[in-house]
Amino acid sequence: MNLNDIYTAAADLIAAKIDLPADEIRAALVRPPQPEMGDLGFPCFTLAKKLRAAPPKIAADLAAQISVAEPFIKITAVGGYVNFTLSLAALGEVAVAAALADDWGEFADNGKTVVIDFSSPNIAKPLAVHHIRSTMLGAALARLYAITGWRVVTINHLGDWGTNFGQLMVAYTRAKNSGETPATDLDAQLKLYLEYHQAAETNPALEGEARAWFKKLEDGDAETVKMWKIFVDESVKGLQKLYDRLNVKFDHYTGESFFNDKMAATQRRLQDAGLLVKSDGALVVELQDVGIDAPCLIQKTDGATTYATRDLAAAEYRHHEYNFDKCLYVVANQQELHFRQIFAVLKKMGYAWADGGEHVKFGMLSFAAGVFGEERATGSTRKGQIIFLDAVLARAVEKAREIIGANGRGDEGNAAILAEQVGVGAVIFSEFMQRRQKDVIFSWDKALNMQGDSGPYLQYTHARLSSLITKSGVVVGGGDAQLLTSALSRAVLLMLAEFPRVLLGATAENEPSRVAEYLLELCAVFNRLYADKKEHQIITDDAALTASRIDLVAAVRNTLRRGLAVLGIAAPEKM
RNA sequence: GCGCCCGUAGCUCAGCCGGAUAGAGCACGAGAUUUCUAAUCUCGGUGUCAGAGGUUCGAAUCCUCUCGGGCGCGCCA
Repeated sequence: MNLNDIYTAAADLIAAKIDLPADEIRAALVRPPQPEMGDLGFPCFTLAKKLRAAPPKIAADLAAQISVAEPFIKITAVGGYVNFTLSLAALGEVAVAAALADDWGEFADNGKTVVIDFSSPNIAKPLAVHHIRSTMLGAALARLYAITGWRVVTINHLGDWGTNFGQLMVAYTRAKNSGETPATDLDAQLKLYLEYHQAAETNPALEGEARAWFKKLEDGDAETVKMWKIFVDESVKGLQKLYDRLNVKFDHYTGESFFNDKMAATQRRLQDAGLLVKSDGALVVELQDVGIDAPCLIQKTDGATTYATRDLAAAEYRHHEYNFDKCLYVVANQQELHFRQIFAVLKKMGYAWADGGEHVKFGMLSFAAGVFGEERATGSTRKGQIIFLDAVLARAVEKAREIIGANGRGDEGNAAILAEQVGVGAVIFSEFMQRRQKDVIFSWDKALNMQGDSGPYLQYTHARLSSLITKSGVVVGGGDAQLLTSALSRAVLLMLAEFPRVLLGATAENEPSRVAEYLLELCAVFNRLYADKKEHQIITDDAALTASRIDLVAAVRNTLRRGLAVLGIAAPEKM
């Protein structure tokens, strides 16, 4: 039994008494604002006209007619609502038992596949703070879909093709010509990139050189391709180090270059479908008939392909290869038009599966006043307004270490590991502090926050509960939820029962921040209970009571651990 | 000009497929530790829910318009 079954049970009870479909009643059920009112409520207002009676009267009549039985122990009318109160036995089953078993009975394999394209940075530059958005959002979505029964394929669509490689080669050969043997790792690539831009400012001829290098690459010149490959491999190696710290994994690193040999066929199919139209010497697909004014550019006047062509080829490839039901693109708001165009063109090509394409867009990141000068800054790399992600992690880890030192609780051997978990956890959590569509203003205070609503707050609660369980010496699973009679325990039980619904909702909306929000609330409710030592001392002389309370603690702990895992945040046992 | 996103407490944000008195964190002030981790907990809020209309028994939530902010609208990806 889970919470959904309970909703259904309540709806069925009402459906038996009035002429309304049970699923309609079920959808109307709400949570009463006050716990004393009950756990579930059915509003009777819509029935007023039909039954020609006042809602409170309807509610009272209904409540009187329905006989109370498990899973409910009380059904009462409050104003225009019929409210249901759950039995502790039922709550114990849907909340504690499910969490202890780590199985809410709702996440069976659904036989569907979702492809998630996220992070997708350009090579030759380390990840900057703004990359945290797509990266953590995508990684959390991958875990959410996996938990809720999907087969998940994660893809890093690296920006590994373009004139920026030419720029790299210009700087590389210049360094070589002056007698150096330049390194090629990711940090070295950044240095080369910066050197190029510095040199290009006074020497515009370098731009032509860069283009020439890229042309050589496109033409397949063996030496150039070899160098390109080295830069790509080194970039991926460098990126991977950071991904590992963030608990991010990709099934495939099929970047832009991967589709070079696949675009001609795509363009041919567009041609065969009669979709290509000449416009100012370029080839486009007109989309006005489907409500998009801007045409989709397929081929430039110089005959070169565009990123739209590449994304079309990639979509075809992904569908062919993975037969997805959904294909998510975790990419910033700016690309909204682009993806609408891509999906529309795919549709015109006759692909019904194009409906599975979804742009999971998110707001822009800018910098709070004070990060770069007095004004708010957009983060122009050219103006030197860039903060690398590993620099943020480094500061967070350092701050965590200071706090661990000050608390004097960290056990010596693990202090470094703990600082890493907490520091990184704080940074990751800051990404989930708002709905993804909101623009984010980066500030060091927010990114490094370890108090109040924060990753470390959740980790701290988890650690406290873990050591409580250990300290109790009780074997988890031997309690009886019916002994958890206080209002606070009940609030915790209800929160626990919500967990699977939260995961499902977060997945349906592609909104991992829902999980973060839920975990904060779960901890807030539990910590209130925990702090009330007079009434809720966990470890007591009463063995049965202690066992029951430890079960509750373990249920919260397991739920927290699971939720943190979804977000990619470590759950330390001690801190 | 057209399109998308955002506008809720001093700040950062939840609540938005309509429901019972609009909620958190931060900041600020006061308090809690002889007993399970104080990265914690408790108490302290007179908010034009940007504004105006509309739909509804009921609107922060849905519709229309206006204002403000961000982003985008073919040869960069």
